[in-house]
Amino acid sequence: MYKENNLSKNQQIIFDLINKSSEPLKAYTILFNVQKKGIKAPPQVYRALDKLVETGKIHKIESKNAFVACRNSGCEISKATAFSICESCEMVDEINDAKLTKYLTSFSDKKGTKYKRFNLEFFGLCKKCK
Amino acid sequence: MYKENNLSKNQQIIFDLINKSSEPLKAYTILFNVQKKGIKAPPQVYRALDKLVETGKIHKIESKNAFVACRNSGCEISKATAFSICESCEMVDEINDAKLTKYLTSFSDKKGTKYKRFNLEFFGLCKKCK
DNA sequence: ACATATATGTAATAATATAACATTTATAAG
DNA sequence: CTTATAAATGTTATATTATTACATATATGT
Repeated sequence: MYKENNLSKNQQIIFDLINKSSEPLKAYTILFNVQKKGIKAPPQVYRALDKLVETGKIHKIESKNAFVACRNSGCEISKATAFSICESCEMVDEINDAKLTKYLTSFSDKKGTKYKRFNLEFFGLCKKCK
Repeated sequence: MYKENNLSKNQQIIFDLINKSSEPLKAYTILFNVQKKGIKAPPQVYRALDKLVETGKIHKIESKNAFVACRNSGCEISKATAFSICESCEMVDEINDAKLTKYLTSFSDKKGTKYKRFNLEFFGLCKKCK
């Protein structure tokens, strides 16, 4: 018998919180929100976040030090991520565009090197803020 | 009369250090290295870094919280940045590829939104580490 | 039921970044 | 030149983000 749900207790609690959120959550915001569930210290949060990132359930928005749930069913272990970030309301949307992914994974630099893994962050105004 | 060199004293000291470095420098590494020049406290470093980023003289590598000098003479005020980052030796190279920039600045998401500003970080192995 | 890997709990601390406020220096306009 | 204004600096304190280290517990495979 094998597990259907491969998330541990803390991982599940933290994933649920991020997954319900409409905006990226920061580690200490997460901590404050899960203390009632018994997760009391930063390492517990960071370990769960690390694992969730590693398995592609969530992504880190590097420019904001914040985390969003993966909205792209295709990237179980995600190496190729793209996001649009509103400079006004801070909203973040994951971009799932096969052509873009293909273009970037097949991109080759001046030395002829190709890259399987990338992170792309677009900045602009979302529809609401325009 | 107008200034040839538009950098202030602290900005110049910090830019010179970053510009000479073969690898990305972190804010506190910079701080330790400029203390002998009279820059003693974090805010002095962060303010200079902010200004240098704003004017495109340096870029922040978001995934590393570190800074590199701009190697792209074209981006005085840089909004469209791309880097290759070696996962082994941590080396970072700025990518200056007109076609890539054009592709990304003309990219339009599912809602039809285009983005003038972006930051792209590629991860892989550099030639030395392969 | 044993070995091993994975996850948890906890305290302390390291690393990264900003707030607030006083002062000084540069720049532009009268 | 001198006055107003913006930009930069110096300094102390503190906020925010992240990791180390170590003890314990739970899950997984043989």
